[in-house]
Amino acid sequence: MGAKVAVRADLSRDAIVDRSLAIADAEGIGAITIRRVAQEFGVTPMALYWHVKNKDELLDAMGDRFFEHLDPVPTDGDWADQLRAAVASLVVALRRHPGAAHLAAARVMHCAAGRDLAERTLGLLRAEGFTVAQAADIARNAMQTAVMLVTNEAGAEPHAAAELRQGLLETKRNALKALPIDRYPHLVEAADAMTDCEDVDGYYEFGVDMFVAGARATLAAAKA
Amino acid sequence: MGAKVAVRADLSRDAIVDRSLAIADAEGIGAITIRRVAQEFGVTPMALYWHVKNKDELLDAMGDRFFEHLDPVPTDGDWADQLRAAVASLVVALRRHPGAAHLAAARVMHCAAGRDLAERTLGLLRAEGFTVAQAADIARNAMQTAVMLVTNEAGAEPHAAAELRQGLLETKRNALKALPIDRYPHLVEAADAMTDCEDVDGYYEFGVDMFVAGARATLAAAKA
DNA sequence: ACCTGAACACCGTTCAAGT
DNA sequence: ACCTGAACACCGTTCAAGT
Repeated sequence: MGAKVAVRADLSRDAIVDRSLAIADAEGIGAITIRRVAQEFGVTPMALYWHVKNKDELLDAMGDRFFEHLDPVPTDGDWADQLRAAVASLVVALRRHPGAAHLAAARVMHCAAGRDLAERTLGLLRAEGFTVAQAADIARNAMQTAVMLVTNEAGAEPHAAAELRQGLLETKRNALKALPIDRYPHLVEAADAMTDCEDVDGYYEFGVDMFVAGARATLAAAKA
Repeated sequence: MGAKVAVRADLSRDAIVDRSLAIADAEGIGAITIRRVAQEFGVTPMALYWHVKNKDELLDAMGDRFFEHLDPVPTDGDWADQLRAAVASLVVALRRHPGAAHLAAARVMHCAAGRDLAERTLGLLRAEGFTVAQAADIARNAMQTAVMLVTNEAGAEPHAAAELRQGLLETKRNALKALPIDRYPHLVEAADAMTDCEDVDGYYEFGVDMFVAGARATLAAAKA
């Protein structure tokens, strides 16, 4: 049914990036291939080279997309609230394309929205008394933590196709459950929780909160 | 000089994995190729298939290596100290092969040392009152945080060759320094800190401490 | 038991050529 | 301006064959 060789849609840089993001979400980043993307447009592989310089540039462009739809981060609340809001907005953006989320980290500083967010976050932290090195570490870790939370949402292999992921997780869960319970009581107990989070929003809230709590506690310790 | 086609060393599974780890560290994981590794042994690509099932299995075997040299984690101190020790020992192990560190995450549960560490960590957290879901989240994040700290040590592109990395970082730093200072004062200020941490041990200590502080503060908040 | 030769179906990319 | 055909140097992998 669904035409494998798609109806020849209009080819453009944006369309190519969109399609690539969709492929990455459905089948993992490993499925992104110049030839494969071209095929989806019913076009010859070399046609893509008119719109993107090469595959690396395509991957970069995919990473850039996340920062074009970055929600404005509210500026109210104390510094910790704002740090939380910053990470949370990154998480929201990255969750749009979990299969390509890791591409974002390399592109933050190349995107105006990314730079603005980084600048504000650094300002927040510096004003609170963190050293330059600490502020830089926290800002970079904030980005990486957001990526990590999204790509790792259910312990799924991030490069696998969406259809296979369910099966892989089940295998993983069963392996944990089959562990000798006298030696691994807690792993057996946590088998479900490690391979499937039934409260997705809670998972993200917990992850973001823990990151912010870490920053806050670190600051408090430094001041003491 | 240094023979590109190496003196034909004894081919074995262990030797193949060792070589591959060395290549990954020097040139990034992208340089790992069945044909390339074979070439280093002065052997035909198909020779490798006698020792490893395929490339995926080779990558898995590389990930397994980290858990074969995992320092025993001390059991003294309170739960937070032990959590810190667990993450720190992961960091030490991963730093041995930064170019392949990200392969470890998928292999924890397949290695006895990894399972033991996870089991103990879960036990630690459960005894303290964390829910199963929270303990599972923290344990998984602990692993991912260790990987993140190592692969992200200096903001370097993790897939680039070691020789190019220096240059890439300099380019990045210069780009930050060249930013309009009225709009991005903190990014300009932090340009050096974002692209080069001169105190490496401090970087890791800070990262691990912040993670543990986050867990501790989260627990305190839950109990309040 | 361990390795090779030849072959296959894939990649990314270039370049001249078409419209 | 935008796309194609043909070609090149790479991949991973299989399989029959060698020693």
